[in-house]
Parts: sequence; structure tokens; C-alpha cells
Amino acid sequence: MKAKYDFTEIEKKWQDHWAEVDLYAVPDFSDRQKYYCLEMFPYPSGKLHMGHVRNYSIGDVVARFKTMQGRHVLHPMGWDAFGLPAENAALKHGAIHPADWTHDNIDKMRQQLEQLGISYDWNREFATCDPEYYHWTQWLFLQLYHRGLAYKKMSAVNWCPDCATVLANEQVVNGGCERCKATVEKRELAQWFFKITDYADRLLKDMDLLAGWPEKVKTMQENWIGRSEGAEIDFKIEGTEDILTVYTTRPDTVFGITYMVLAPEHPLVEKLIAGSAKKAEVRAFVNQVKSLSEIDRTSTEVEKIGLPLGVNCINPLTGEKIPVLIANYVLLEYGTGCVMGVPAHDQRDFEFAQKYNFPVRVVIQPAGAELKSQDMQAAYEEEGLLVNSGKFNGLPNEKAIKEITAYLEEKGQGRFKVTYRLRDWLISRQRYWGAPIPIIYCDVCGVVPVPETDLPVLLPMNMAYKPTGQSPLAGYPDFVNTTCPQCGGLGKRETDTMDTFMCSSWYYYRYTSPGETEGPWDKNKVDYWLPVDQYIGGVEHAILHLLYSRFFTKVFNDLGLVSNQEPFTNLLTQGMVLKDGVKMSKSKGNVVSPEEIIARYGADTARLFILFAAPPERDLEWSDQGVEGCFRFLNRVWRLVEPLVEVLKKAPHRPATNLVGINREMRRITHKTIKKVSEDISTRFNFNTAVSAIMELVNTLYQFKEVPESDRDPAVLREAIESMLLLLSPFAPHITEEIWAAIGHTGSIHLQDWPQYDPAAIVEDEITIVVQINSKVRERLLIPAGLSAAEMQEKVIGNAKVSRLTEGKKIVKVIAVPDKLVNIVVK
RNA sequence: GCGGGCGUGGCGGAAUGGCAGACGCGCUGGAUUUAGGAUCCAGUGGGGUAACUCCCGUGGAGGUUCAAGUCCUCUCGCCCGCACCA
Repeated sequence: MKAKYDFTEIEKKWQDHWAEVDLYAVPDFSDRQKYYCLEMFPYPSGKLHMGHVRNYSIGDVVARFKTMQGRHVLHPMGWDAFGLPAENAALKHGAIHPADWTHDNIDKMRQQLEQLGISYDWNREFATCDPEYYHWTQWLFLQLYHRGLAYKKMSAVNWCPDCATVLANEQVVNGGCERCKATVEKRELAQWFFKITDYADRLLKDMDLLAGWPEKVKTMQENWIGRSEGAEIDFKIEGTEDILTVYTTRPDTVFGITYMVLAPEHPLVEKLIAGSAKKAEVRAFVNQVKSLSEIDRTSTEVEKIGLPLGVNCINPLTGEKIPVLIANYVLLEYGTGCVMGVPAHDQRDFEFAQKYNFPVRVVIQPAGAELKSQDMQAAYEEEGLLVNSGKFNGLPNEKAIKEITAYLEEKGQGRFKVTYRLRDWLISRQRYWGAPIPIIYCDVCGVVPVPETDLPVLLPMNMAYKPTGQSPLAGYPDFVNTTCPQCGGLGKRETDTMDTFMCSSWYYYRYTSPGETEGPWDKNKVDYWLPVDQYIGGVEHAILHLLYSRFFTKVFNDLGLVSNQEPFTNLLTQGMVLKDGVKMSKSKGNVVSPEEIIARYGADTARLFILFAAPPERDLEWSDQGVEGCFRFLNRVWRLVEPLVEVLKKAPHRPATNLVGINREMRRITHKTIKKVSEDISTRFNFNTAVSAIMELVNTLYQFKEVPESDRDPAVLREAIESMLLLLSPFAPHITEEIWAAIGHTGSIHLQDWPQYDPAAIVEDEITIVVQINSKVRERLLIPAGLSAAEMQEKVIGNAKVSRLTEGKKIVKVIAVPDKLVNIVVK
């Protein structure tokens, strides 16, 4: 062993060695219990950032720990390789093809991951842009298509003018594009959708199976799905046969309706104003509202504006005429695009009614007080009994919801209805660098899916790409023109590509059988490995990626392709890496590059710091001095062992169990540390406290090292140092491997068994307990361990100082907690 | 507005209802060194004291308990997610 810790040499040496012997290769099956540890695969931007380092360091500790504990661990890595940046780079640099750009970046990032020393089985690597992969992305699309879960429709879609493509609902953030922040516009386009709404209820219900997910993520998904129960109610339009259907969660307030509002885009609007004098005015209003951006349209700040259509509808319960208007705040996409106005019992309706002078009619009375509509300052939205509601008067409103719905159902004028906020998933993208949607349009046969045997539909590689608003592929006749698989006539290919979230919604199945050519995966292997035992990634994927993956898994399960109901059993969402209190970003100029840190201190230091500085779920504040501290610690470990190498090589393996004095104490601390580190890693993922426990063990070892050799049991020393190395090895794999070899071992430290603690070794003979008088610490006593409460009391009461302090006072009560404390309450 | 999270030394952070501040950083003093760096040892929440002993202290106010950072009620501040969803 060299005197100095030369991390550059050591890390390179072992990384090469591990690659050479393929140390982390995982057989497909084993008798050992499986464990699938997965980190979210990255988009190959070409550069690893600290967020990646954190994500993959956490995963690596888990994978190495589980491996050492005897599990058969799958720990793979790949690339989410389709997407806009490649195309944008190609546009910018002109000469470079998105494929080349992507593959260059993958090579760079793979190298950076190897430099970090992460234990991936690289034999299972793939990129989603590989034809061997997107072949099966397309195949899966076809399975959804055949099942009626993929469909095309004209739709007002979110259009990002900068990216020149449409976005899924989930990709619109505060009315802007999730990627480039540009204000999203609405456009009418024919687009492909997946019917995720068919699975809304299952996605909601099966959250019961996700006990290992953070509450926060589940809540976010719940809100996103947004299930609500209510009723649809049909209103006849006065003087016509047209029906206006509203959705409401409050059918108990139907007797309180005083107006009715449609979304401006509602299909009935044009019909209702036909021949009316208001036609021009209404159209102008509709156009004005339509021109608003999503942000302005949905902002709660914007004033509610309504415009009467000059038509009435008939309340099916009262027969009353109710004025119908359109207003900017009603959304066509939710419910039926039509809202009933009940000013007395809905705050928004109340405010709107004040402005437009609609009557307020109380139909729910709270217990105890009497509401008078003319005195109301706000809507009454709480519980109460029905009034002014005909035969339903006197019913508690909760009950009235059911009864009124049932009554309407009987009359054929309404029905119970569940509505979701969740919309179908829009997957068409007007871009080049994605998986082509495997569909052919034929004048004779219509929409024809590409036969499975013709897959993959390959992306043409020799073409230029410009975002024109049309798919770039549309400009390539060689791609577009084809023959219809059904009639053999002329066919034209779909030129949109798939949302990249489609590619990332099934990649974790592919790792089990990356070379599979007969299907997307080998079911035996998937059934063996899935579900993923531990998934680790950023919380920013709480909705999009995680919800889509759950949806796919349920579809795959229905198709008999997989046996699991959910893809990820346990989810860990790691916090952000901050510098100076804010997220690292180029614009803030506070980015610390992993490459620099590795060059300066080595991967082991980088990993150790990032795991030590904060618990994984919390945000982590970067500290150069903290990094320095971890570097010092590894140097300390090195210098601890270096002079002892020869002693250790000669030392017996197992210490005796009948040790005394300092040797016994050393062994006790060793085993206590094994216990603590094992528990911190396995039960709580508290890597920071695990590392601090190892640091304490090293501090103790420094003292033990100073004990004269004649008094020091070499077996105890050996056990302590070897345990310390084993415990540290998941965190700092290189230095521990080097030292492990230096003290005479031939096999890799990473293939060793995780140390077991000996409960007998942890037991202490004597314990310092705290003596409290009236709950204040007044004395500490060294007493034999394991005394009963009564024995402890006896010892404490007999103590000279205690009797002095309690002299002349009356002992009211004595509480004794074994091996901890005695509290004497006196008066 | 709704939902979730977080408030502990100079800093990052520890504490199954049982000695608040483990571990690390920083700082102070000492050893070593020509010097610096590195290393090693000791100290380091605030206040008071000659000293032991003492008092105060986990955003704030109450409460439960022999005992509260931890449990309960109210409140303030910050962060995140959703937000006219009928």
C-alpha cells in the first residue's frame, strides 16, 4: 500500500478491472431472492450533472448493499434517447444528424457513469432510439390500437410555437411549455390519443398497492386524476327539441338554479343563436375568448364575463324558465361544458350573480339559523336541510343528492355520473426524432395499422429536418409513400412521431431481456424480475412518467404481457441539489460540475459527500468545504490502515468472544456500528447517519491504534477494520476495494457478505444512567446493565448526593426506565 | 383557496416521549513545522460564576405528561404541487 491515497490511480485501476472481469453482470435467473433496483434513466444531454450523481449514487448504495445481503440484484442503465434537444442541436450545428449527436452524448455519459464507479450491468444497456427498441414501442402502440385504446381525433390541442409541436396536457405548466416556457396556444389538429381515462378508476384504486410510495406523489396523482361524483341533468331548451346537459356535484341544489352557463365553444351555441339578433355579438365574444391564451383563460384573477344568449331552458324539477348565457370561465373540456348557476350555494355563482343581477334562492338551510337571500354576503356551501325544493323539503342535503339523482334517473332526465379531471393522453408529436407511429392511410381502406411483421417503421436517416409545424417526415416522399397492407394500393404513412414518454413508460421491462427479438420482452424474465423493488428519481416525474408507466403496466397486464399490477413497489424521490439555496442552473451561474469534483477529489469523495450531506429525500446544499471534509475522511481511512497492513495480514480472522477491557470495548463498538449502518440503510435510507456511524468507528479505531501492541488483540483490530471497509464499500467502492486487496484478500470486496452483528457483543456490562429530581438532571450513575426498575431505584435512593438533594422533602413518585434514567418527584 | 412538506448552534444536519445539538464543516487554543499546507490533540448553543454547582434554549402561544424538538390545539414564516374542475 502506498503511503499516499492516490485516488486517480486507484479509481482507474479498479474501474478497468471491474469492466474486464464483468463484475456486475447479472444472470437472468437465480435461486437467490431477486431485487430490482432502478434509477430513472437519463436523457443523453452529454453531460452528467449533480442531480444525476445524487440519483445514481443513492441507487448504487442500495444495489451494492442488497447484493452483499445475498439478494440477486438487477441494476441496469440505459438512455431515454429520443427527443427535441437532438433535433435542436442538429438545426443549430447544421451538419450533425440527431442520431450521431445522441450517440456521441451517450458515449460521453456512459464514460462519466463509469468514472463514478456505479455497479451497472452494462450488458443490458440500450437506447430508446435504437430500432431494436422502438420496434417494440411501435408494437406496443399497435397492441393498444387493437384494443381500442389508441384513437385519432380532431381536437383543440396545446401547441408550443417555439418547439413547433403539440404537447400533452401534462406537459403544459402554468400555460407555458414545460420545456421552453413559451406560451402555449390552442390549435385544432387531428391527433393520436391513448385512452388513459378508461383506466382512471384503476389508477386511483390501485394506489392502495403503493404503500412504498411517498404520500406526496400519491396525492399529486390523485389530484391529477381528479375524480368527482355527481349527476348529469338534462334541460330542455324552450321552444326547441334541443337538450342541454349539465354536470354537477350538487344535484341537491337544482331547485336553486337561477341561470345556466355554457362554454363559449359549446357546440349548441351556434344553433341557439341561429337567426337571432344577438348572433354577431355572441360570435364576437366567442372569438375574443378563444383568442386568449391558456393562462389568461384559466387564471382565477381574470374577471368573469358572461353574455346572455336570449334563450331559456326549462328546469326539469320546477318547470321554471332559466336564462342561458355563455361565459369565459366555463371550460368545454370538463364535464359537459355547461354549468348550472346556484348563487345561494356556490361562491363563484354568488359573485357572478351579484354582477349580473341573478336572483339568489336559498334551498339549503343550516341547522340553527335561517338564511335570507337578501342578507347573504357569501354563498352557503355547508351541510343543511332542503327548503324551497318541493317534495324534497326537509331532507338532509347529503341524502337529497342521492334522492334527486334517482328521481331524475327515473324520469329519464338525469343520471349518476363520475367525472375525471384526467384527459386522454395526446401522443402525436410533429417532430422527426421520435418513434414513427405505425399507421398507414389508404384512400380505399382508411386507417390501416402497419402489420407487426413489417415493424419497425424505420426513421429515414438521410434527411434534413426543420420544424415547420408539419411533421418533418411529411416532407420525405420516400418515407410517406408506401403500399396499403390491406389492398396493396397506394398508402401514405402517418408522419407524426410518438411522445417520448411513450418510450420511457416501458423501458424497465426491456432491461430484463434487452436482446429479445420475438417480442418486447421475455415474459418469464419479466415475471421473475418485476415489479421493480426500488425506483429512484426526481419528484418532477410524479405525474407524467409515473402515471403513464402505471397506465401501461395495467394495459400490459390486461393484454397478458405481464403478471404484475403495478410497476414500482417502492419509490424514493430524491431532493434537488442546491447551491447558495437555489437549484443549480446555468442562468444562475452556480453549477458545480461532477467532472471537476471527480478530477479533484475522486468519485469516492463525490459520492460520499452527496450521501452524507443530507437525507436523500431532502434538498441538498452543495458545500465545497463539506466535500473537503469527506476527502479528509477517506484520507484518514487510508492512513489508519496503511501502517497496519502487515499486522492485519497476520492477524487471526475471528476474535475470541470472551474478551475483556479495551478489546472488548472495541469489538462492542464494531458490532454496534454494523447494526446501526445496516438499519440506517435498509429501513430508512438514511445514508447520512450511516456514514456518520462509520466515521465514529474510524475515530474509535484511531484511539485503538494507539493502544500498546501487547494489549491490543490483533483479531479484534482485524475484525474492526474489515467491518469498517465492508460497511463503507457501497458508498466508496474504489478505496475500499484497494485496501481490501492490500490487506491480503483475493476476491472483490463487492462480492463479500454484508457483516452480521453479534447481539452478545453489543451488550454492555455497565451503563451510565441519568438521575433526575423533578425532571431535572441532577446526577449520573454508573450501574450494572439490565437492572430491574426496582433495583435501579434502590441504587439511586441509596446514593449520597441524591439523598442530600432530597433531604427534608417528600418523595411523591419515582419513575425508573431500565438502563436509561430514574426520575424522583419530590415536594 | 385546496393539498403536501419544512422551521433545531455560525453552516449542513443528529435525536424508538427519557442527558437536545451525534457526525461533518467552520472557528479558537495547543503540538509538529524555517514558514505555509497537511496532520494530531483539546475546546466550541447562549448567559452567569473564582469554582463546583446554576439559569435559559429546538419559529411563536397554550395544553397533555414525572418527562415534549418529538403528542394535541391555535398561530407565524418559508418551500413545493394543484387551482374558475362546476
